[in-house]
Amino acid sequence: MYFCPLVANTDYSFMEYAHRDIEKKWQEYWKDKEVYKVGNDSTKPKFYVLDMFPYPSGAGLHVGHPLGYIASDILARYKRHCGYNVLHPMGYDAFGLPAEQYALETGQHPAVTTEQNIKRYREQLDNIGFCYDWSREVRTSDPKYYKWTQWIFLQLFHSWYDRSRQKARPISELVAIFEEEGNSNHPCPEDESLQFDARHWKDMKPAQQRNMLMQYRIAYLSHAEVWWCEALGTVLANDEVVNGVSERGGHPVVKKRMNQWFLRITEYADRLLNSLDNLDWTDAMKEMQRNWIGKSTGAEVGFDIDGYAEKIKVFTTRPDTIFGVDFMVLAPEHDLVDIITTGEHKAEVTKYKEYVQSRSERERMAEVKQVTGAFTGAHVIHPFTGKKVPVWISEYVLAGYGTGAIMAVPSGDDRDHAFAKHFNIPITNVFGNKYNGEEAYSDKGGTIENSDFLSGKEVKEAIKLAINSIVEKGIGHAKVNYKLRDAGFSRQRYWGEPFPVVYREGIPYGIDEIGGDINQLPVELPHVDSYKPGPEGQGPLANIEDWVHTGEGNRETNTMPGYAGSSWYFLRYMDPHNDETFADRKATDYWREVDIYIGGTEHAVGHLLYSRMWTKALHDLGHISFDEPFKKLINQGMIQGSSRFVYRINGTNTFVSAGLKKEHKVDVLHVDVKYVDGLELNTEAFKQWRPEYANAEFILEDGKYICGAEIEKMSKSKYNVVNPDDIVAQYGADTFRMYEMFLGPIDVSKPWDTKGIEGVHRFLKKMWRLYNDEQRGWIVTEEAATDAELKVLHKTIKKISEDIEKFSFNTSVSQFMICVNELTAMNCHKHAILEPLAVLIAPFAPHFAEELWQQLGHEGSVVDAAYPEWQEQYVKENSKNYPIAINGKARAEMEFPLDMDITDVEKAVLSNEVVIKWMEGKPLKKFIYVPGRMINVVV
RNA sequence: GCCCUGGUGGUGGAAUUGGUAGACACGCAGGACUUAAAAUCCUGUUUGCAGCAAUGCGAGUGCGGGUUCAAGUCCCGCCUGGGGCACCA
Repeated sequence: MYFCPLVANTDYSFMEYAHRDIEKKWQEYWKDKEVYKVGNDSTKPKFYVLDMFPYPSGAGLHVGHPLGYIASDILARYKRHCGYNVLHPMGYDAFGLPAEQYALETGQHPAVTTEQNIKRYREQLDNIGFCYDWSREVRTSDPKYYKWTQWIFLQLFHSWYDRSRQKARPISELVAIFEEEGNSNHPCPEDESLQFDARHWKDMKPAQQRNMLMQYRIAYLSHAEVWWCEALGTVLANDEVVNGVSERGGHPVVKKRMNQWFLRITEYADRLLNSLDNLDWTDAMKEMQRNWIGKSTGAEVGFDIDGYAEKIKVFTTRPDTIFGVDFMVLAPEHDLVDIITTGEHKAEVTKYKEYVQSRSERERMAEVKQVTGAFTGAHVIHPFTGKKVPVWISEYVLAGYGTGAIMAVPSGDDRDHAFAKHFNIPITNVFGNKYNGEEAYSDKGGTIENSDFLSGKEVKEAIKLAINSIVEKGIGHAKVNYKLRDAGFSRQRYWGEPFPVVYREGIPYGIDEIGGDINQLPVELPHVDSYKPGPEGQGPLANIEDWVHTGEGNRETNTMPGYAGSSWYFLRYMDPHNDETFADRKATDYWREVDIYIGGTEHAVGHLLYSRMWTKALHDLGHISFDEPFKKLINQGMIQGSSRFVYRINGTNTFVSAGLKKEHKVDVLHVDVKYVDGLELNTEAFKQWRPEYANAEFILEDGKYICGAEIEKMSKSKYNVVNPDDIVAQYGADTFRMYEMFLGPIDVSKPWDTKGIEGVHRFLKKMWRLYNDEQRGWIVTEEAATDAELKVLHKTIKKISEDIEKFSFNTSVSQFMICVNELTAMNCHKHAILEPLAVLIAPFAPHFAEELWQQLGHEGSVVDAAYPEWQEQYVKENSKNYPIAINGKARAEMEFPLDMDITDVEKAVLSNEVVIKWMEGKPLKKFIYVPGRMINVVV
């Protein structure tokens, strides 16, 4: 008789799958032996697998975070088995607003809370058994790291973009050009009409020269309007302002013009656009970047204002419709508005401008059907017809795009049409009968009508003719326009990288220009006692008098934005401890760009675009040898939470089960999912959750309290957060890893449901039992494998390898299950089959595989075991059980050798009695035979 | 309003990319083992009709059309969930 052993003897773990012991053992082993340490000197080919590093928030990791990390970990391990030297690092995007807000509330230094959060993150990550080389960890808030963020900023500050060569060059070379020939070959990006020759340049005062250079620098100082919220003490983003108040707290906000640093990313627009073609990213992702860059070709045309010397410049993609211009629209913020508005319209225009001031761009966008505007009283002269065209202002024209003014063609543009109808402006039809008077004709097809020399011409041809004519008249030129705007690079905050910049008499200098030494970097973030903003909307650093005032000038008190550190972190991992340079050239030449980058789509246009630009700039300036950061990009979907609700009867402490809630007036309350099993509430645990529930009473149905359920975003406030630690503690890291992969395709969003995890856990136990018997212990034999067993193995190797390459991890897990089910059915415990299988599963369940690998008699870790290769001879099928369809409907099955001749197949099929029955004596029309697939008989 | 995505059993999903729809799991139901439980194993599980049953016939991948010998997959038009947006002229 078998008795359950009372003590776990040393052999215990060899009998039963003891995930806790196994995982602890191997995590310690990996750490002690530095199994995941990666060198930069290797004769192996390199492979760089990168996760988007996390912002260490106070909430810790939830089960959604590791989804991408597990996928990349599988890939990294797989590539290592395949003989690559794999770089797979992790770090923290540690500067950011939440830490600062927390500091404002609690007075705790962001460095302290960030450190705590990182510690927590690290514990959680370690739990899951990732193969990160932690010796390469980076933190963007570490002075040793941001020293180089500041250094790169200085490189951008000390360079300009040469449009003729399409690359960044040192500003000193621009100075040499100016001294030689002025700027005739290098128009000023800020103002293309600005011209000077060499003598003019030499005549300028040093301050004037520096001002001029500022208009060329890639990192430059300019002005911008920002939403300033006094109460929150920060500048707010557009979408943080709703109805003219701050979204958080509802405090008043004002627009404030401030000195801001910018990155001249617009100069890179074309290159950022064109090199997308060579990237292995999803089409959706590329499309998002294309739309963001928003290249459009057309013309810039100046319209003379009746009675003024100024012109209204517009950009249009449809210069061919110029005869259909019925009015002009300026953005309400346009500089000319105040100049040209006539006396009688002043009041209305001012009132309208005030209305627009209070509206965020979000609102201006969301309410499309609402047409608003005001007439300025001014007119422009149509350059071809000489007619007077009224000038309006409206919020649907944005100051930031194009010239901030449009020529409105109501017969050809929906919004112009709505505007004309609303304000009763007569509409000129330039599309003949294609325009029906009710809806604008905005297609780019057909001919232009009623348009003098353009009448009867196709759109394409008409555009060309129109531009020619516009150029001839000297009123404009062909122009390429981009939606992309230069990137604001200043934040009025504390918890970010200080700028390595000091001002002398209002002129900014890189600190390397005045001290002359790069060793002055980093400019360290000083400790502050208060996180309150400085005077006049400046950042908190402005409050530290003795930090701001140096012997060499006054420091810049803004800090850099969140994306500064993340724009280049992938380079630092290559050589993270270098104090001489951001990364040794030998290291960057070896590792080059990231081979696989995994992360969410939320960074589609921010981080990913800035990284691309920084990489291109560093490449232009000769610091690295490649100009794209991320060769292949995989987007992981969001894991949503499944919230649970309880129903409290109004004014009582009695909770009614979901099925009975209609009989009462109830409050719907989120309940923490950890007190709910499926839909059934653990009422005792619930009572202990919070003091106010201690005396809760319940109205049950069938003896149970049933909760309501809903799928929502996983968040602390919804009590639907599932902590990976809990899952790992119960089922083990290997089960957790495989279950996350089994949930579905990596790129699809899906709700978390812990229920299904049992299946994966059972699978691992079942696989374990191929090697170990509960009572007999190790049961692997040295018997030779049969063909059937080899077929199962090689089929699995083939499927898993292919699936990993295409990131189809959910089907990989399925295949493992199929394989183990089949081997179990065959009662196969053979070394020849089970050893390769252990290697195969190592990327997915690394602790599990290590233990098996050791049991199989190997010294050391499984991570460097060669990945098994599948062989055609074992996988090959030589016959196929064909479905036979009659008129496309499957009616019978017949088995044929794969190489059977079609005429023989046809003969055999047509003599099958089921086939004969279904042909109902009708003549054969067509016989379709797809070898290896199916057969269709058409009658 | 525009852009991008998705819609397959009770649930998560699979489908060799145009070739037997529902793999693999979860859940559920029934059974075996056990004094009992846990663990494990076996059977069934899209749906309607017929049958004790093996099975047979019909329907079926959001809805309506179309292309094709053949459609979850391609085309057209709708409905709908999710995500994004800077009214981009």
